[in-house]
Amino acid sequence: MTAATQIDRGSGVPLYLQIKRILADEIVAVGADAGAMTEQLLTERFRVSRATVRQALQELVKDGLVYRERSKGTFPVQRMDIDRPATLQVGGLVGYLADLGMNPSSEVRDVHRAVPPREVVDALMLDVGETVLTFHRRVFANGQPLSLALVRLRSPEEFLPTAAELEAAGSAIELLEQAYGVRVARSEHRVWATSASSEEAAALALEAGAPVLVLETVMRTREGRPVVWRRIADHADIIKHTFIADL
Amino acid sequence: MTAATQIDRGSGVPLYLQIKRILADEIVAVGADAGAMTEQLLTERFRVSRATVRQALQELVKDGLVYRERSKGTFPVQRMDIDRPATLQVGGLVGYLADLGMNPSSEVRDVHRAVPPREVVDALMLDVGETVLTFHRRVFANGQPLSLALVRLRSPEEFLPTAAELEAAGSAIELLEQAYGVRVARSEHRVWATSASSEEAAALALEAGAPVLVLETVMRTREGRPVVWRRIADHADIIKHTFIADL
DNA sequence: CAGTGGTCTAGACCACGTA
DNA sequence: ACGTGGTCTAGACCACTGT
Repeated sequence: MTAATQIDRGSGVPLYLQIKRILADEIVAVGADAGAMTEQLLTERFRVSRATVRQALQELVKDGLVYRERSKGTFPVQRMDIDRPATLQVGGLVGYLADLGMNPSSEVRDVHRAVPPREVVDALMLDVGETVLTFHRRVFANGQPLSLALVRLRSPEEFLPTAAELEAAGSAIELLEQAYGVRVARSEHRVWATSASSEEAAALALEAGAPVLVLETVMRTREGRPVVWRRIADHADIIKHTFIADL
Repeated sequence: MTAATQIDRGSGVPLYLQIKRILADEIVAVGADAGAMTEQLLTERFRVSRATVRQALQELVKDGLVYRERSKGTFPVQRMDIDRPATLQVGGLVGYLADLGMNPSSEVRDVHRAVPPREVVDALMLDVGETVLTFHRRVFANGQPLSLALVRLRSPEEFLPTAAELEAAGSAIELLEQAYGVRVARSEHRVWATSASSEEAAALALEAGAPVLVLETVMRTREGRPVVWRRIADHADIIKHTFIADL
């Protein structure tokens, strides 16, 4: 299968997306065709208006594939990593470990609905007495426990999946999205190191006081409504989280 | 001083930025004026073309202040945190601690140029034998050491500031930007917990084996060229890093 | 049906960097 | 002087949502 090099005006796909796709393919395949990306050339090549070309280029800038310089031109970004690593995928740990051939498994426990502690009530802006879906999840690789998560999920009172359903879904957010159409658009993470509590130590097969990484996350819909509070304790040295920040 | 409510066509400031500013102020001040943000109304209010209004709204979406829904409208994002916290500012730790009244100070040592280890050579895509500016920085709050950073900065061979200059600048990247116009546009972070090495323990006044947070960062220009490799070891429990991810 | 945002066109003037 | 991207205008048609 070969990549398209022309746009199809009857396909229903927006022209700027087709152009973006074509240019993105050319950038990753051919590499730096510096100077071949001017708005002038692209309007002639694709026979579209300049605004459409600009919209396509703007998308490429947003995706970090090109940068633009006034009076100079549009140039591909030089990168060593062609396909980006695990950019903190939500609930993607199991799949990530599977890619590494580490034979991962997941264990969900203590699924119930409850009124959470004050800290979580504030973070999720819950009403008084409102319950959230609560459960623990442990992730194992090659039989060794790596990660212990405590999840608090704002959801309708009747939302109470079984542990088996949660394990199968790989991510409680996926279940919630399928059931109610709730989509996470933004997440805020706080991360620090600490000593394992006795509970965490037991769950991760560590000695009490051993180093663990704690990652506390609040996920929000695009409306800004917080829907998930999550606290993860990770085995030191083994689990590493990756973030990418555009400034 | 009151916020502007009209645009000034002679100010030289792009109209869409003026509109963005006005709308952003109104959103944070008044809050949810849902339904007052349609493109139709805004074109009439500011007497600009629809494309200009769209550009302003697009900026607000990018900044996470509003979201747009086809056939429905443009709505402000609900948020509890009006002004965002320290979103992992580069080198912003000292200023952040100062805001908290923690009497921070910074100590820079071992400033020299050297060929770094293989790992850093790869990350910064250095030429064979190319040297980088190398130094350690410790940050203290109320006299207590909180953070130990090892910085490797790709720079011209003649770039060799003094420790005093680096301390005054608060950030080596600022110095590099002032000297050579190099700007960081993107950074990749990997974070994990580990046990303090003897060197780290000594620098942070911890016992060997105590938990520390390690944050390894590569910063790049918008061209994609990596310019800084940095490894930070942070005192557990005290230092917390915040990341925000838009999906 | 009217109103919304999404897409697209064909122009225009400008500031800025390079030659 | 010329080409670049940045900004702006005044139209157009569309898909979709709600009434």
